[in-house]
Amino acid sequence: MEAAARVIARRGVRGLRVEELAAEAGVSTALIYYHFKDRTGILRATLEFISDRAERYTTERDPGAEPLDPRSELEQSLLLELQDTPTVRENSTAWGELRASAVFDPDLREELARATLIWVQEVAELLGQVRPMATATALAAAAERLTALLEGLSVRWLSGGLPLEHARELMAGAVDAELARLRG
Amino acid sequence: MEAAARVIARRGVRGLRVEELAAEAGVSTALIYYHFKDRTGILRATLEFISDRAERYTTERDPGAEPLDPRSELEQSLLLELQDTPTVRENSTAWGELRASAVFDPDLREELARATLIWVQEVAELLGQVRPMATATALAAAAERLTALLEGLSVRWLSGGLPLEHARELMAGAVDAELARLRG
DNA sequence: GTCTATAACGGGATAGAC
DNA sequence: GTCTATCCCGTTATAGAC
Repeated sequence: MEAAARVIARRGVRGLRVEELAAEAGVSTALIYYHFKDRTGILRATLEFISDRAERYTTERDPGAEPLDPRSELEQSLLLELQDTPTVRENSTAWGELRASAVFDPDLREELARATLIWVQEVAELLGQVRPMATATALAAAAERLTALLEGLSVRWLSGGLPLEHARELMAGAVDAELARLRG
Repeated sequence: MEAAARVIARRGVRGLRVEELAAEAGVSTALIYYHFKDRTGILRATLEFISDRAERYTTERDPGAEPLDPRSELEQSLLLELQDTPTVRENSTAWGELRASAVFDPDLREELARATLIWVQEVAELLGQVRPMATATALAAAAERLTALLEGLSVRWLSGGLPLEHARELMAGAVDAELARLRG
């Protein structure tokens, strides 16, 4: 699965060659088919893998650090996805690709919806800790907007049209705007 | 170009078969290559085409209607892209595909950046008509967020994870939030 | 479970006539 | 400018041995 994430991040879902994946993983193509049945099977499994991995690195705080206030934790959690480190870039690229592929491949939609829901709920949860008085509906809407915006900014960054630092500023600004809106 | 937009919207950039495009346009594959050189040439031209077409349908108001106030015009212009009509769906799908492809195909980036800039400036302009006192920087940032959010919502809609009506509500809510923020 | 080898096919691109 | 015909390569997927 790590090899799959790497190859998709490097070539895209469109450019994924089972042979290249096999080489990256150090096995034969036949073995890939043995385990995943077909190309779509690979994609589905990869989607699950990166979704789990993203959840881990946005949730886990390293044990030495002092705990953050809710507001910073929210901002951190979103800005973590806009970083130029191998893992994050890999995850963002692959996520964007799988999202885009789902437009034409219904087989990916269920898994994608599941992963998206988890993410939105996690963000709504964090928003609720900053604005305890807000209604669940308002929190959910804000979370949907923030995560959708993050996806939008992410593709722009990865497609070379938006410098990372600027993307981060825009994201932080949106958090401001949404929190102000939730204050009433 | 109309045929290209249709085929990309139906199959995606990855699913675009030159033969299918030729059939859709009612010509031979050789003729496509004669005019566009290669596959990438087709994509570049299509990107320009849908960007022009989108600009037309978001800008032109039909002559019979009375003029809208700035606020409604802004909202309209953004919500026009979240509609389930053949042309809009075609444009949104193709736009998303080309954006996603640009992550791995540098040949598309220049054209994409150009088209994005025009769009962002148009939205910033509309925002400026609602909030004449806002700085150019603040208007630009809000426009970038709103357009990036629209792209994000659009893919979620097209990939089946977000009902159109809900996407429209979220978009309208973001316009609210940004305008409130620009008020100070 | 894992490999080598290969079948089978799709589709990008071009030659050359008109 | 436009066509028909075709080359040829890359890719998915499987057969069958170990």
